[in-house]
Amino acid sequence: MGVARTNTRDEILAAAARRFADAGFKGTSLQDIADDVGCSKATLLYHFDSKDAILAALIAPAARELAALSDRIARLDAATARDVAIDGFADLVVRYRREIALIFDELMRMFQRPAFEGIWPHVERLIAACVGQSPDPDDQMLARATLAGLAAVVLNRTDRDDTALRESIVRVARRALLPR
Amino acid sequence: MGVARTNTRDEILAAAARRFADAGFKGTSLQDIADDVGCSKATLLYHFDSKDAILAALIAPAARELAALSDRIARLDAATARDVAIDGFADLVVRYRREIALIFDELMRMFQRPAFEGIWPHVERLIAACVGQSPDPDDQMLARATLAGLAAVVLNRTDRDDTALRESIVRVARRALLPR
DNA sequence: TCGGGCTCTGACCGATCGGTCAGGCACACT
DNA sequence: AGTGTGCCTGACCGATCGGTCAGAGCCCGA
Repeated sequence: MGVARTNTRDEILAAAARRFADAGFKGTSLQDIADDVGCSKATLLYHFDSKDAILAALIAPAARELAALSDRIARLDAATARDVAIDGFADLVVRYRREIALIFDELMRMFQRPAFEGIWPHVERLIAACVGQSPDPDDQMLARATLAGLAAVVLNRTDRDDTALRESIVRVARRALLPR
Repeated sequence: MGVARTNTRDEILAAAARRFADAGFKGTSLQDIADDVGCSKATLLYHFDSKDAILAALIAPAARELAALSDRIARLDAATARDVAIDGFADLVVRYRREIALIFDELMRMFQRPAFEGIWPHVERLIAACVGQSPDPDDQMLARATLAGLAAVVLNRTDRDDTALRESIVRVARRALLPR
């Protein structure tokens, strides 16, 4: 029928952003998005090559800005580059947290599976202990980020010597967490 | 037929661990595991209530130890608790990194989707800039962990004031990353 | 008025997956 | 020999999903 819909493409992206935020990428079917838009599933695939193409369009602005930041950094000396990297990182992370949430979504959903029931409180206790008794919200954020980051970093390690790896984690964690 | 298989249950868990490590939890079907064991899919569901139950059995030891660490910490004063928390965390993370990888698997797989093609090099450049030119491997680990952790932490924030959030991220990142 | 192209659609396809069920085999006990 | 029980299986089910396709309605330019 081709009803007068001026910018179906943008409506699809808006609906996809909503649905992905609610149920994640894998948890959202093309039919879900189509229902939100008020069109058929086939219409989505007329405007986009695939479900992945919708995702790509959604994160494209964030990816562009990240690339721009990366290029800017490449032309600076080490000291300046570090400052620009930190500022730019903070800026991107805050402005594009919806897009980043898309990436982390499946991770969060994993924790909600029955198999992981009841482990969150223990993790929280671990974090609280690392913060000590500081009321400073920055300390809170630092502790959460450090533990989460270290857990993620270890995955890419293929160290032969577990003891050495363990000790380096302790060193890094203490450096980040202990007051000076 | 019930062939003389003494410990099918353990064989299932071993096969599941292998498959999950290769293809992740979602990426592994019950049939995949059954093929590895050399039995039928129905046999898996005779020994375990569901696919989730297999996952639960796999992470049970890690969950138990985390709970034990959490309980131990709860009975200590703040200063000691922090030390024990860091040591215990490092120990758990190293010994159970396979189980942790299970949780992070879908996250890593997200980055391999075509939609994210080409963004890794930029992320790496960002990390490298944050490390500066230090050859210390601890600094490398710290930078990776800090950026990954901060990106994850921001997701649970619902701050009204984006500018303030941005500034606190910069403060925390600088505190963790800048040499003193 | 005619025709071509843009937009949109319902019907359909092939594949995957977790889970169920009735029944078969072998062994141990009586 | 008969019986029960633990272990295992093939066949099957219902549901989901991404993607394809032929065609229909509509607008616009010639």
